[in-house]
Amino acid sequence: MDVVSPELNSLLPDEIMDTEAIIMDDDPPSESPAASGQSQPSDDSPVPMDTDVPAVPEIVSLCSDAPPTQLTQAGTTPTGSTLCSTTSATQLLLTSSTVSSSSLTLRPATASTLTSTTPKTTSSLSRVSLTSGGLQKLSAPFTLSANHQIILNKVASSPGADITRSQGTTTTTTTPGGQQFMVTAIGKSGQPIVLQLPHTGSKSASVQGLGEAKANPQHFKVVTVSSASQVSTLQAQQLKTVQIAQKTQVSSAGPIKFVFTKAVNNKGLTAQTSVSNVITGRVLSTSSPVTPPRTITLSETLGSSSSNKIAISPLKSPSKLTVVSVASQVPNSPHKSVSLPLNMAHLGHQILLQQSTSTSPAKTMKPVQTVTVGGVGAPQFKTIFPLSTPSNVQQIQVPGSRFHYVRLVTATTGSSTGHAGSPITNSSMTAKPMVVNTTQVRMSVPIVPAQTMKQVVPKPLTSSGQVLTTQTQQRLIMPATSLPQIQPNLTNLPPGTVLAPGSGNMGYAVLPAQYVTQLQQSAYVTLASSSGFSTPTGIQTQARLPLNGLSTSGAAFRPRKPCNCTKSQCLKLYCDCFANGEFCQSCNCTNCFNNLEHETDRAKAIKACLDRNPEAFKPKIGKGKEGESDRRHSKGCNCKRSGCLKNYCECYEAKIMCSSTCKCVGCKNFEESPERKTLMHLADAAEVRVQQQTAAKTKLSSQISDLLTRTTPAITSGGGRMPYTFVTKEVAEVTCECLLEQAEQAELNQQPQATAERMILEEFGRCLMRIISSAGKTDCPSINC
DNA sequence: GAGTTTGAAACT
DNA sequence: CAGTTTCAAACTC
Repeated sequence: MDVVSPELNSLLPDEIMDTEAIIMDDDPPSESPAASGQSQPSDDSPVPMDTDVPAVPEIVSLCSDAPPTQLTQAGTTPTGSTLCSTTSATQLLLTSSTVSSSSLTLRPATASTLTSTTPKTTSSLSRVSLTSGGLQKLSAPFTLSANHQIILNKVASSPGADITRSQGTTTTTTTPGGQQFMVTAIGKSGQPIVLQLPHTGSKSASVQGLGEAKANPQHFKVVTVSSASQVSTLQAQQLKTVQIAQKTQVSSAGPIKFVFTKAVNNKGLTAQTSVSNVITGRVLSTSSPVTPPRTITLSETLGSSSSNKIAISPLKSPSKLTVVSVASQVPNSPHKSVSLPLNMAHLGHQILLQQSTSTSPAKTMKPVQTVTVGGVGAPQFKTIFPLSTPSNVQQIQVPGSRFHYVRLVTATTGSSTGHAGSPITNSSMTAKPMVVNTTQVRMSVPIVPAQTMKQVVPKPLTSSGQVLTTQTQQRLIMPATSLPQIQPNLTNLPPGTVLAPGSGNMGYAVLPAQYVTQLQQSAYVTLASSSGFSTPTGIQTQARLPLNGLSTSGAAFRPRKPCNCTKSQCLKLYCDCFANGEFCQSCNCTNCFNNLEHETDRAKAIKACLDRNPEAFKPKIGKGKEGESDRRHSKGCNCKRSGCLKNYCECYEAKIMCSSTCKCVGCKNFEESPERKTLMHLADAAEVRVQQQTAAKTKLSSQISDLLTRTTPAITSGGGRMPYTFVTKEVAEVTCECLLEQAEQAELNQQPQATAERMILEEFGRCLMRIISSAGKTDCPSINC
């Protein structure tokens, strides 16, 4: 599988999210309701809403042809990848199940119920039939506007029961041409969604074309507006377009291009924003001004069942991104699509992607892939994991959080009760929202009902059912054990926490991003685990942690110091690895239990820590409202002897000032402290020196490398030889004879030693010059004294 | 590298 | 919640 290299990955612009997980739905329209029903969480499922999402006017559009004012890169991107882009506080869930008519499911993240409230600027020209089988009912059908838009105006809902009901709300719209739109609202409330149809003549014609143009690229445009009154405010310069060109392997379904046009939150953008082309998993960055509408284009070739590449770029924070391959799916997988919506708050973004192939007689859907993009604060490490895995993998990321509660893993094997497909009536399995609260990011993680979830059975990999290929040839399979005791503390989601407890076969292991990173660094990680924390004996874990120990790009992002724990078994917060939610790896610890081999003990330890302090795994250094300058220790330090000017002090170590929350004695870690300033100056000077040394080393290394590069072919080929290559043994001997001759001359003339040395050196210089001058000649140098 | 210091975490 | 102990990192020599 091709993956985006870390180098290219680093070039990913903020605004780009790319994934190939989007696959056109080729299911017949009649089957769509069923499919959407699968992805529809039950009414009992509380809505994982985080209402802190800022109400940023946003426009997301899928259109066939980018407006002239848009910087469209459609067509320039080869197939093989899909790119999505969202702006802050936008959560877009794309679900596409493959049908012959290439229907597309869009799930804008919103918590509100979709209604037919039409903005003033649009006029209802036609109604789109609504098929909501198995879905949350909509208050009204979509409205096709005059400008080829399907307006899905969502009603702002209270954070109460409405949100709960609206969670996962999915609307399926069938156009006259048989095209289906399935829109699920799982995100911000009060945000209408406009499905903008291509501007191809009459509206009906364009709608019809959507269903008919199977052999031609099809374009959809979906526009979401933050409020019902915002449609008229859509301005060209506010549009950000992401165009997704997609080809299906189904002959009847031609390439379909999606153009996501989205309003840009000017406040959250810098003067320059980046737009990337994703070319077969490779991302090339370009830049464009913010004010003009931005079009991000990517193409996806669904015909290839071997590799689906995902590239995602967050909108805002300079987040790092991991692009991993999506394992191909098995056509005959009997599982239907299920969406597992996740919500991100605070500028977080999320895209849930589902896909299936049309070749499967039954609806086959990849497990939900969740991509969370964005966030605030420090650079984030974004990870996208393959979906096709024997264990149902969910990924949750918390931008800005010390812990990236990354993965939900479902157990599909093991000795736990129940089997996939068997109904689960245990109420404990009912979907519940998990709100992750950190000082920087709040995240809601809804767990769809187990009955639904278990329909998302990962498809085996084409190559191996036990491994997943990730960015750097690591293979990862996540454990799926349950830990019921921890669920009450889901707001803290400790590393390794296992979600979705109960007797069901679906467990959700929440692991920190660091863990994922660690596993990514592993050359080979194979793990099979059964669910049931209560039955530890049932846990079958096989983990082969890194064989080579070599770090990858992930390690480069955040180097980790190995711990040296001896007595804590690395299962207490004394251990930095454990405290950071990491498994010990390449540490110097003894009797370490902070690994997969001791998953049970580790889970217990996590629970114990959370019992003592529910915020034990939260970042200690919170982010202030006005940026890093306001970072402060959540608890404050208690230093007594260090003056808070040594790394003993957690504040000083974090390079922040002590605050009123500190209980330190004799604190010198305040703004005006002369001692602190002195230390800072020294530290800065030391840092400068280090940087200079590093730069010098780098330069020297580069020069050496360059020299070798230039000289090696010369030596081997014989052409363009460097001067020193002429210093053969004979030349050296002749040179030495010349030097000796000078020495003898000086001795014969009874010259002083200094004069003799000078004569020798001068002769040596002449020899060198002759050697150098001879280098430019084809003949061998002739050195004569 | 060994020993000491330090303060957070854990414990009572 | 306060005092004590444990622990591992930071620091010193």
